Amino acid sequence: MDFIDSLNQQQQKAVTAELGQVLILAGPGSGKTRVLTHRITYLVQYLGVAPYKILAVTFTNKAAREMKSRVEEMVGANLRGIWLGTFHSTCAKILRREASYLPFGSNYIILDSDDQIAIVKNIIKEENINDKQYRPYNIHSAISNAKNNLQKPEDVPIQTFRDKIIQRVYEKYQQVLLNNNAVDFDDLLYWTVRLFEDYPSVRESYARQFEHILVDEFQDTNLVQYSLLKHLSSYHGNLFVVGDEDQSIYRWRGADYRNMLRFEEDFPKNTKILLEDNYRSTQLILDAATSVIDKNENRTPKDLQSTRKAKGNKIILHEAYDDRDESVFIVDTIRRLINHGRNKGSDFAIMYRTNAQSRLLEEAFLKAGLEYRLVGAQRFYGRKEIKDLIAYLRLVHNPSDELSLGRVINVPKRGIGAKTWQSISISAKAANISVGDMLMDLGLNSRDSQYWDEISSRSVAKLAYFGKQLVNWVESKEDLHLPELLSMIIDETEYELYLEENSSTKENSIDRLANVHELKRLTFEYEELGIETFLENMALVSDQDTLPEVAEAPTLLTLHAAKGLEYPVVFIAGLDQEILPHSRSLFEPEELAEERRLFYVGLTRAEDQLYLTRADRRSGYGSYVDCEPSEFLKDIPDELLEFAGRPGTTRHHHKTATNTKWNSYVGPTRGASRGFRMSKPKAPKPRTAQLYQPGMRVQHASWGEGIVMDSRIIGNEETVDIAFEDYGFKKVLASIVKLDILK
DNA sequence: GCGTTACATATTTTT
DNA sequence: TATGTAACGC
Repeated sequence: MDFIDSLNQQQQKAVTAELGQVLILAGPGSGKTRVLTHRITYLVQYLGVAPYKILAVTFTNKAAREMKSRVEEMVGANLRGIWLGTFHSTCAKILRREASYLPFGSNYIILDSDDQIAIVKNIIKEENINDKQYRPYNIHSAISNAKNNLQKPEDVPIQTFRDKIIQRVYEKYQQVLLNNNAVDFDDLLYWTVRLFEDYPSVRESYARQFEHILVDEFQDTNLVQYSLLKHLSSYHGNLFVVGDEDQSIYRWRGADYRNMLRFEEDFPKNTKILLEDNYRSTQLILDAATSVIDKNENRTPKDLQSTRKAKGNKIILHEAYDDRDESVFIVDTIRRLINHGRNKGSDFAIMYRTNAQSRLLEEAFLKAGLEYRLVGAQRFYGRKEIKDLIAYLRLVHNPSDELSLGRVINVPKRGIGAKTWQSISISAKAANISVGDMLMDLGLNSRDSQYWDEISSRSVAKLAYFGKQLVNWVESKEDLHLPELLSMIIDETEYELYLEENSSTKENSIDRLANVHELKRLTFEYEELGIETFLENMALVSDQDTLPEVAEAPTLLTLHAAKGLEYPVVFIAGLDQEILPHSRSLFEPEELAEERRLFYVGLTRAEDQLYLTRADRRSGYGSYVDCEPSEFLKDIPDELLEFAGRPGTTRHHHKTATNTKWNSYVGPTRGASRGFRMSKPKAPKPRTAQLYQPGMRVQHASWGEGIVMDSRIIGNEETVDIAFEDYGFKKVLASIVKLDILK
């Protein structure tokens, strides 16, 4: 078994552990992904297990893809048939197959969180519930909690009036979803468990199939996921889970790290293996991380040992006047290190608690003329234009999808307003058909339609026109590939024109057009897979999943998104009370503990160098708010820290009297003399003449017309990003590709 | 049905 | 700041 030679003893023990229940407690950087991939390889290659008998669950789709390709590399064969994905995608697959047992069809749609909240909001309105007192967001999360605890509406324990409201809304909410052949994220898991519990024979068939089940990030499973695993492993009982209670950061989503304890109780014969060797960070970083996490209770203390020889550089702490300065400091430092040739752009990551913090950082990067890549933030799939177009595709895929129809029936504006919508909804209900079907009947038969006169609205003709379009798309979908279908819809609705006319600024409109082009480009990847797979992936694939690994550029991301990643140099920004820990976590010890874990996750992402930054004041809603240092900073021993001061100023004295350690940083420090310059960011490098500007229309001999999305000089070459109308996105060098600029 | 306006309000993380 | 929404007038 030479493929495990490169592993340490504990890792080898994990990979070759006996069948049955195995729990791997894996500290950060201890190579748990390697253990998982090697374990699968071990199963396939040495135990001869057929791939389709293996189910491996990861936290993101990206992790699943990577794992698959790594194992395939090791095995030297294709792993056709292996079930490798997230809990959600695995369940989605099962539900599509077994839809005949369920109260929805196999072509169900998956709602995103905006849709979910919107539905709750509607119900609250319809039911005349006070939306100030019962905020849609909160009610929704209560419903989500209920589902994560496997409660039906009638199972919701009623203690307060609020519970009653929740129950009522939950019930209605579920009706709306089922009426629309829709499920939400929680439903994917919830219905799968229901399926297994209500139909033992179905459970049996899956349990028999999955001889081996492996789970990554086990500490972030919730109750539904846990019972899912129990059901799925109920026949063979081979359950191999990997996790670290200290890295559990999804409590708010129902995750419960105590599943790790539960696992040991439920499977007393389990094998437990601890991985403590850390291959990632310097010992100094690990010491700091340990002293932070040790403050949490109810955990197994761990002794993280670095395999690296050098103890490592101290953690550099910087306090800025305000959040703008903080960003400038970070970008300046990065630029300095790159200029020194010490690091390349992709060595850096900047992590923060909330997405909103990325804005000032982005500005600082732009000013400095440095590239960066941003994970998440304004989600691509959450953008209005993307959601509109996906709603069109959903509608064509299933004309009875009323939620999607409602979304697009008047986008772009076609004179069908709320009144008309109400009117056709009522008629459809009376006729016992879906609104989409009625619409199409109007489209097909015009005045001869039996429904024509029924609809008491002046806009029947408009409805009929749209119905006709819909009929046409539905008929065409058989003959067209997905990209063609999408283009057809965009053309016939004049969607791009609508975007141009309805965007606040020119830039904004270019941005949104670029999104549309990006969506078009994406559909090309689904020419073969088809519309169904496309729609499912649109709902379940996260932004991290699709983030191109391009560019030698620093990465900006939230601490949550950083889980599982590592970088040579890590900045954690916003180490202020009410930011990290977040203000909403301060009253609940469990939540505060989770904030601490979040910080711990961030700290342990760093390989060589850590920077922590904070600011005395931050811009809130329009005005500045004073900030105090994060309480977590106190827990890092002085000797591991070095203070990067503000040249030319006296340090601000914090009023936090209890924070004695903190005050010990006051005064001149070595950090300050190390040449940190707080200079104003220089203007972007003067550029050699740039031929192309964003927004220009260009023509290429074979690719046809396109619009310039971006253009920049790299080295001496002008690189141009162009979205071609029919060929999607292309990156070209201006000097090589011949382009004509159209007026 | 739609555009304009004033006014309130403030979601942390993401499958 | 920035975003949504209720109300109004055309």
